[in-house]
Amino acid sequence: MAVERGQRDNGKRRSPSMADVAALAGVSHQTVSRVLNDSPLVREDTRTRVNAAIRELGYRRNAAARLLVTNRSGRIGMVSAHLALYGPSMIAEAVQEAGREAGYDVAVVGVLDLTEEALQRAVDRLLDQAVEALVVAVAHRDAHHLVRGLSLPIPVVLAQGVSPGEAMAAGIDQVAGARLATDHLLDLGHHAVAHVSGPRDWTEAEQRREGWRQAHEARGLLPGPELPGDWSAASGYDAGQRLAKDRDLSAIFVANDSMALGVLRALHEAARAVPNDVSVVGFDNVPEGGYYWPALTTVAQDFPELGRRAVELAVRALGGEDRPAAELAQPVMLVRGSTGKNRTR
Amino acid sequence: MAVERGQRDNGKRRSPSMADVAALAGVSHQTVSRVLNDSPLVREDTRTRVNAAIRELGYRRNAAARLLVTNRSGRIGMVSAHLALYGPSMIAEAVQEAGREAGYDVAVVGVLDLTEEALQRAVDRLLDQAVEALVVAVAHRDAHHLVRGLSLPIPVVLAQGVSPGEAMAAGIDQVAGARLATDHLLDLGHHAVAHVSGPRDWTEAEQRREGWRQAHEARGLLPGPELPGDWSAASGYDAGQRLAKDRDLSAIFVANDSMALGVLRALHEAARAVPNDVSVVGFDNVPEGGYYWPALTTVAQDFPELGRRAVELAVRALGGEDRPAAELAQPVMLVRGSTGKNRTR
DNA sequence: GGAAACTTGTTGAGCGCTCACACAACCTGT
DNA sequence: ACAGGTTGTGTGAGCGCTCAACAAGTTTCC
Repeated sequence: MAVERGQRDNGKRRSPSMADVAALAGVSHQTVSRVLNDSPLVREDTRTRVNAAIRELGYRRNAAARLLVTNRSGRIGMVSAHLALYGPSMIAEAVQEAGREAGYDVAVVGVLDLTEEALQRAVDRLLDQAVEALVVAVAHRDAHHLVRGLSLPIPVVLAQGVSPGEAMAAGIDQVAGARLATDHLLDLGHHAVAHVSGPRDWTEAEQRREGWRQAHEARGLLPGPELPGDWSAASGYDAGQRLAKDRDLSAIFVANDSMALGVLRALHEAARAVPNDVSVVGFDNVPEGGYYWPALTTVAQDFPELGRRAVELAVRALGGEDRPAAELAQPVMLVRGSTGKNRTR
Repeated sequence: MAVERGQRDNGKRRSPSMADVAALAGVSHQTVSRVLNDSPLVREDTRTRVNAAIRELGYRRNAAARLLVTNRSGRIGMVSAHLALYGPSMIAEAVQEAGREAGYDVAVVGVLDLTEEALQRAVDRLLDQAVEALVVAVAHRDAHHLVRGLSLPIPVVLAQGVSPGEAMAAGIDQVAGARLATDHLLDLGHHAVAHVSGPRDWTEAEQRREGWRQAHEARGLLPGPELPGDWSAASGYDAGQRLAKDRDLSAIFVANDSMALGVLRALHEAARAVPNDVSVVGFDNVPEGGYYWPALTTVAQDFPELGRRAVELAVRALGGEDRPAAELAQPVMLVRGSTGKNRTR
């Protein structure tokens, strides 16, 4: 009965409107609106009657009409890149969850290549969805300038590859994380740590590299060799094969867990035992890391917290605050089987 | 200049409307609308003038107003569960990409628990976004009935855990994939294959289990032991530890790659060599699988194809076709180092 | 007992767009 | 020369909602 009315009606299968509900409940459309918006200015039995009518008709408020007049969509847009990678996908999910908790819908749009126009297209799609604020989680070096240069009419929060103290930016301290990892290895007596890095044009890769460099510098040590990767296990494997040839090498800090898996594999094939001959540390703490052989020592990031801070910044900016800032979240070390004392001599 | 106008104006910072563009171009709002909708009924120089005005004002069409009258959002909704897992996340991305290619926006909403109300909430959120069709990629056993029982006013396409011949459903033939994997092992001379399965309430887990069973039955063989897992590497590890104790066991089909990693690890710890003592096959073809030790033999699914078929079904239903159907996509075997001939005697 | 409150309701305008239609200008063909 | 296209443009209604303004009905207080 209820459903049928909305669907058939007089052959027009128009879905019921507020007027229909009002008619059925014997009130005006405005009263229905008040019930829907939880206004206190409605008598209890009127409210009950209206709610009954709503249920009977299977009425659902037309969001477009509401948006048209209120101009508030309750939606936050998110631009993301490389959603197939662990970090970015975790961030996307975290922001979505944090948004929901704060009462916002989060619409995610992924960009494939990081040209200015691709970014512009993604932003356009989100603006068409009337998002009230934007969270941009793109760690590419150029993304910062590109985004800041867009001069959008809504608040924009950066959520990846940000620097300490930056306004309208939430992030996890990558430099600190990399120092944690490198210090862990140096503390174990290794004299130099090699580094398998991420792509040079990713801010986060650059920051992890910087942390690795700083850790050596702070102790007056010279960093070990650096090999570039592309986040994939395959690139880690390639790097690992080359590093395996250096018999002096006893410690490697790899910029993410996938590449670390490749390194482990290459070392294994080269009969270099981990951790006895070589210690390896990854970054990310993927769920599988504990079951690599040996279990991977790594750096864990608090993505949910990052999501919450990003959304909080957006909400604060929406509330009129001028360019609010947040502190970077701190990663933590997770020591497992792939690291041990230096035994090279 | 252009941007400033839209932002400041006369203190109201209202964004420019069609009327503003029309006034500036010296035409009626309807002509602007025609230009925007690529109507051929506009003289070339008028069109140019209007476009110039649009650019100058930084005008952007209000999607809500348009939606309000057209009642067509150009948006497809997608309900997804367990987006942290490889398969589901690949499907989500594939549907999104296929949707974009077909000219639709895809809005994804994840559900955490698979209660009827959680599903209802997710669907409600999507309906509020005025989606024209729904793609439901939830492999839970009950999801089918739940979704079919919702009686929604828009087409609903199932995209996971579907059966051959089912209408409004796209999928990858899980039974066939599991038979492929099991047959591969039986062909190598193993007399029985053990199975580490996914959760019993996941349709796909059940289907992979069924394929494994069928492969044995077709040869008149008795299947090996079955141990339940939960898709995680940890559960695979537990199962692997138990399976390692059975010295007669020479082949294991694991329902996904993550669990297979855990199995490999457990076998390794128990000094059971892979593939010499035991062969292992996974399912999914995660990018890291080639770098496990040994490289994991697995079954690969064509997710982009699945996405395309799901969207195609939705579009066909939207075009008036009554409950269109599509064939299941076929997975393919990927033989790597973790499987070899039976050498138990 | 009546003005001043509060409570509950109604009415009407208008958000920015598209659609159906009216109309004007300009071509044909007879 | 005039009916009958074709082409380009304008007019007005209305999608479903919220917001402002206002009209009753009900209570309160001196």
